[in-house]
Amino acid sequence: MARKPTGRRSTIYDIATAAETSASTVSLVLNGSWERYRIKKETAERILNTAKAKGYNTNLQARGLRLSRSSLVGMIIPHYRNRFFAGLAECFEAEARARGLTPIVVSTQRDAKTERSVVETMIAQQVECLIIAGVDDPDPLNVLCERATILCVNLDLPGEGAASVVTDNRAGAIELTTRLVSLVNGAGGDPARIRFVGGRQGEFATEERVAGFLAGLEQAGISAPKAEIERCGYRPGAARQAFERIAGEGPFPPGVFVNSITALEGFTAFLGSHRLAPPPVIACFDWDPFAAALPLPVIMLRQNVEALIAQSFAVVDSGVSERGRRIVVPPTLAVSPAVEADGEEAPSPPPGTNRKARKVDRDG
Amino acid sequence: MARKPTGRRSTIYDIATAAETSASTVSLVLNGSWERYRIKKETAERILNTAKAKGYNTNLQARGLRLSRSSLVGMIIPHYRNRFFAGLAECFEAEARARGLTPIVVSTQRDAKTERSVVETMIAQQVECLIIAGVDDPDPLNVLCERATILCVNLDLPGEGAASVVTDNRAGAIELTTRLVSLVNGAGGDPARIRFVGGRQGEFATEERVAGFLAGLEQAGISAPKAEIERCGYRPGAARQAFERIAGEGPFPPGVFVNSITALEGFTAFLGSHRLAPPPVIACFDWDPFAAALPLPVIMLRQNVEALIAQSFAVVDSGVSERGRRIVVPPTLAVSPAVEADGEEAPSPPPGTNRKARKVDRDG
DNA sequence: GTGAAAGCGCTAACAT
DNA sequence: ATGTTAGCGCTTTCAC
Repeated sequence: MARKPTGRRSTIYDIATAAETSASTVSLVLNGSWERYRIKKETAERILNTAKAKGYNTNLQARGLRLSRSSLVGMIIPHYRNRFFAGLAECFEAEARARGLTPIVVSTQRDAKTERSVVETMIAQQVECLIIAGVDDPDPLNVLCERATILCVNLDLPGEGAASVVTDNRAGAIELTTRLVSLVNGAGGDPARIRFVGGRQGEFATEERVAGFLAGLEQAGISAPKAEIERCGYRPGAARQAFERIAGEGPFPPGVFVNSITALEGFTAFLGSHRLAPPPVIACFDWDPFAAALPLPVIMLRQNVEALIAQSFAVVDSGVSERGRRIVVPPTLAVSPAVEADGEEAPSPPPGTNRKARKVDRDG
Repeated sequence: MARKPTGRRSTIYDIATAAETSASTVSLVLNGSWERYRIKKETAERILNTAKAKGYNTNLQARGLRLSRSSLVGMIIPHYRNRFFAGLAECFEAEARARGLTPIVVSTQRDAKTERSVVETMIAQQVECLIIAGVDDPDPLNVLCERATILCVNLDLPGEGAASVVTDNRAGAIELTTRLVSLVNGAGGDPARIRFVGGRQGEFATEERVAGFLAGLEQAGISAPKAEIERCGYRPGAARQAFERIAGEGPFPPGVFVNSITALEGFTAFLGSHRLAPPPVIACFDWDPFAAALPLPVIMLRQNVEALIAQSFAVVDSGVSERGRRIVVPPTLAVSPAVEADGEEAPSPPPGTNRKARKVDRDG
C-alpha cells in the first residue's frame, strides 16, 4: 500500500521502505518483541538504525486506538497553589512515569462544572484511570467514570461512588492537639483557653479535625464548648478577622489549632498589627516550608502525599475500586526551629508509616 | 460491517444501529455540521437522543488519528512548588480549555533527562504545541519539536531554538532597586550598604536581575562593588548562611534585594535567631502570599503569569516560532501591609500591562 | 437527505 | 524468519 507522508513525521511504513522490510516487522522490532518472533538480529539492527536516523517516534494515538489502551492516566485537583496539591501532582506524575504511563493532571478550581467537563474530556481522551482529588462531591464524577468503565479513586475528600484514600484527619488532629496542650503547659499557659480556627463547616476534613481536636482536649482532661470552634472558611482575610475577634475578647489564647495554611497566613497578617508577647503556640494541620521557617513556635502536620498517591495507584492496580471503601493514611509531624529550640523532642515516627527519605531539591 | 462492542463504550456504530441510520450520519450530527449537510431535523434529534441515552463519548484518539489533530497541548515546568510555576500551570490550563484543547502539564524537576523523555512522550502523544518553561537549556528540546514539526515556545528561561517569552528581569530589578533605595532612605538607612542575595551564577534570570540591581543603584548615585552580590543558589539553607555571614561582617544592612522566594525563606529562618531592630527593608524578586503577609517591610515583584501565557499562545497561534525571538513581559509590584503602613503609596501600573482583575479564590 | 467506503498509524493473528 | 491482512473509531468525499 503506497502512502505519502503527511507533514514530515515518519511512520513504520517509511521505516519499512527504507529498511527494505515490512511494517509488521518494524512494529515487532520497535516493540522489543523481535526476539520472541525470532527476527534476525541483522534485520532488527537495520530497522533500529533507520528508525533512529529518521527520528522515528511512535504515534501513541494510533497504538492506543489499536490496543484500546491509551497509556494515559488522569488526575484532577482543585489547584496547585499549596504544598499539598502541588505535592500530589508531582508524586502522581512520578508514579505514572515509573509505570510507563503518561500523566494528565488538570486543576479544576473547585468548580463543579469544570470538574465535570474536565472528567468528560479525560474520558474522551481514553484515560485508563482517574484520580479525583479534593472534590467536595465526587459522586457524579464517579458515575461518569463507571459508565465509561474506567477505574477511579477519590483522594483527600471521600465519596460513596468509588474507593477513597484519605488522610487520617481525626487521629492526626488528636496527636496535634496533645502536643499543643503539652507545649502550652510547658510555657505556663492555660490549655483550656486553646482555640480552633479555620476550615469549612460541614466539610469532611474540617469536621474530622474538629472531632479530633475535641477528643484530644478531652484526653488531656479539658472540656471545651463547641462555641470555641471558628470554622471561618479558607480565605486568609476571614481567618485574620477571626483572630481579631478573639483578640478583642480578652487576653489572647496561649495556643491555637490552625486548620490549613491559609488560616495560618491570616494569623501572620493579624500578627502584623498585634504585638503578642509571648507569642501563642501554633499547631497547624497543614504544612508549608515558609511557615515552618517562621520565627514562631509552630508545629505542623504534613499529609503524606507519597503514601496517598501510592495507595491510590494500589487501588487502580488491584483492578477494583469498591464503592465506599476507605483507605486511611496517617499524616506526619513537622516542628519549627522555634519549637525545637524550646527543647521539644524530635517527633517519633508513627508506626507503619512510609518514611522514605526524600531529598527535596528546593529551587526557584 | 458487524462490530461487537469492546467493553461497554458505545461507538457511532452503536448509535447508528440504535437510531436506525448510518455511522456517517451520526458523525455529521454529533459534530454539529448536520445543518450544512441538510440532514432532517427529525433524524438529527433521534440521533442526539440515543447518543445521550447511551452516554456516548467521542473517542478523541480515533478522531485525532483520522484528523491528524490531537487537540492536545503540552507544557513542561520544573515543579509546582511555588506560586510562579503553579500560576503558569493554572493559566495554561485555563487558556487551553478556553480554546477547546486538552492541556497536558508535566513537571520535570529540572532534570535534563526527564525533560527530554517527557518531551518525547508528549510528541508521541501528538501534542499540537509545546511550551517549555523554566528549562535551563531548551535547545535540544526545541530540536526534538522541530523534527516532529510541532511548534514550541520557551518560557521564563529563553533559548535560541525557538521564540522565547520572558519576564523583563532587568527593568523589573531596576524598579525594585529604586524603590528599595527610597525606602531605605526614608528609614534613615545608608542605601550604599544594600545587599543582593540569591540566585544562581550564570543563570539568565539571575544575571539580568543583578544587572538591573547594579543599574538601579547607579541611577540612584550609588556604586556598589561586585563583591557584594551573593549568588548563593536557590536553597533556603544556603541563603540563610549567606545572611549569617553578612550579619557577621558588622551591622546588618538596612536593605536587601532578595532574589527568589526560597532566599526569602532563608531570611525568615535567619530572623529566628537574630533580633534585628529595626528590621531591614526587603525587596524580593518573586511573590508569595504568605511572605507578603509577613509583619516585615517587604516589597515584591510578581511575574505576570497571565501575560506570559497569553504571549506564549499568541506565538503558537501565529503559526511560527522564530528562533531567538524574544517577547518581554513586565512584572508587577506588590507591597506588604507593613510597607503600606509606613506611608508607601500604591504602585502605579506599568504601562501596557495586561491588568485583568483576577479574583483569586484562595482555599485549602 | 443519507449511506458506503477509504484510510489515519498501529498491532497481532495468520499465512507463507 | 518475515509479509499479509484486518481492523481499532472516526471523518469526509462521493455516490445514490
